[in-house]
Amino acid sequence: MTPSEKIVNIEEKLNNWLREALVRAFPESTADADTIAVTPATDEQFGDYQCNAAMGLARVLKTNPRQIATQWVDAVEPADWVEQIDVAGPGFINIRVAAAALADGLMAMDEDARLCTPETGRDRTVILDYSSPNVAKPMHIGHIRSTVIGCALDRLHRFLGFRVIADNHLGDWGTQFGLLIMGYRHFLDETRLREQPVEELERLYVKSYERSREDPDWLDAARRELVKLQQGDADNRALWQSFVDLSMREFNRIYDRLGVSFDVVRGESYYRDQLAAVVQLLQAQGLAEESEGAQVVRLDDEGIPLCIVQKSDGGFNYATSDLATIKQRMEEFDTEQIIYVTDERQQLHFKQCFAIARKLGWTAQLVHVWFGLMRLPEGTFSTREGNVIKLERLLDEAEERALRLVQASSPEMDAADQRAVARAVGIGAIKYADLSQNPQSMITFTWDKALAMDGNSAPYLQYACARIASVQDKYQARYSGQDCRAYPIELTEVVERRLALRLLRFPSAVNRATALLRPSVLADYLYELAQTYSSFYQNVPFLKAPEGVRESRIRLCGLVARVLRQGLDLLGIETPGRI
RNA sequence: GCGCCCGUAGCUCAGCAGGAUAGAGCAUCGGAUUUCUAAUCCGAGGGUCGCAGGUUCGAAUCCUGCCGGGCGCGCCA
Repeated sequence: MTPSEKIVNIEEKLNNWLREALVRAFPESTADADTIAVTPATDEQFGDYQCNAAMGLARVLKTNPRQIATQWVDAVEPADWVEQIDVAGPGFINIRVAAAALADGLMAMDEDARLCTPETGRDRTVILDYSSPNVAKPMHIGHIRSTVIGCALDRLHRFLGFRVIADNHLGDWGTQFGLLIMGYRHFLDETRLREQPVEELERLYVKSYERSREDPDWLDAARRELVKLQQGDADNRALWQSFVDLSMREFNRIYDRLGVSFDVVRGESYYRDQLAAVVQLLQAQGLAEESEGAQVVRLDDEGIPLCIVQKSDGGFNYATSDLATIKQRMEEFDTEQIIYVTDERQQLHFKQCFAIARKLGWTAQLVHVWFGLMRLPEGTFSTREGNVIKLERLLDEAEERALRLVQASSPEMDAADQRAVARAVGIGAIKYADLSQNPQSMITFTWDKALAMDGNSAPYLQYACARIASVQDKYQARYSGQDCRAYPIELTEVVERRLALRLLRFPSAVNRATALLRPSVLADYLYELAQTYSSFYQNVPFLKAPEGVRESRIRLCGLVARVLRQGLDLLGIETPGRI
């Protein structure tokens, strides 16, 4: 057991305390303990925490909620760590915790490497399938959401102790390669290939595709090339491999800049020899049947359309590939959960896959985390209209904007440091813009929003950290040799109390973000913490405060910095030491 | 036609395992820097939470219908 698990946080302590009192006051109540829980007060004038369970109980016990709350409160064990408890309105129970108890909680956090966050995922395996770009297509701004959200979910799970296998399931196999090979053989511009390989591959594909629409012979030729590739023809395989290699080189350059890495990079091609077996399995189980020459699985009982698992020409498709992937992952990694992060257009596809997996008796919990499409103010972007914004250009622009800011505000910093800060700030801004938003809404891309560097943004959080680092330096310089941890944390100002309550909520923010698979929950939390801190910073003196108060406040600053850094790290955002 | 999602301040969005007077950012207006980094802080204005019903002591949140928008729906992935 790690130290962090011995610590019962204040909310838990309050929950247990209230549950005991409820049993005493209403032995006949059979309310399950989980429904009796405190939440942070909606308004600090009411207290620190509130419990709304009395109103719910009133329905069950058929009594006046206000009376239940009163009897309940009367039954609590007197506790020195609770400063005040009272009933308000229709039956809200408001609780104010003693400042000393909050301070104790903070000091426990301060001594714990994990900031009192329990490892709830220990001994559990989860596979995260995210990013998954298509070979021979440049990554554009639409690809950033899967990558950034997936990366944050990855980090959150790891922090909670899960064994995470991040798998980049590349789109590296499929009918498009026949056309691409034809395009490559007939239209290749070697100079372009050298300079912008993936862009050139995309151009070749588009050109070949256009040709195929007016020229049936071309289409036939492309099909033949595809069959040759699938049968292992040496030339075509070598060509295909070079497409994959060129694409990976470019993807990796972007992943490096984003600080994203994978445990496994297995494209669809990895499973190509397992597809026939999947169809055979489905047939053997009586799940697949012939329809119009294709093999299909009917899903009427699930209320969703049937799913084709083998085309009438004998080829396999996406669903079959994903089923093979699930099987392989369950067998190889003994995973209890697989999480897919893709855009909303794949909802039906995954519903079908998951339903078939269930019918096969596969036990892994399959979850699709989907997000809304990204679009431009003038509408959806498309290669045809040429309004696609390449991901690399977005990253460049972000770093340039951030560099201008850094140069303006820290002219004394040397150029290399300025660039390093600009990288962290620019990339952080882009990631945060995505992570702080409910994934399910459609995003309208605008440069100003994606690259916002003030207000609710990563740079705001990074800036708060940088100020704290500066305060800590000045403290060290003025009081060298003094350890502020020798002094207790004491909360006197209103804003300090507010700060304390926020800090103590870190573990639950992390847990909730992970359980709901929504990094935005953590982003919101961090922003609120930073706001409270900024207000504290602006309105309360630290270095000029008298001894004791000074140290307490420096400790608070240090704890805020640790929480912000840890939280941002879980979102995949760096925090430079200085800005 | 069927299915999934979205509709909250001028703009972009939080809030939606029901709770007290609906919150941020941007923009606008007004203040704060001899003092810990002004990428900041303090304050003001700004709302029929798409519309109409229903459930409930209580609905932005749950249910039904409608309107508007996005996406998907047998051989692409």
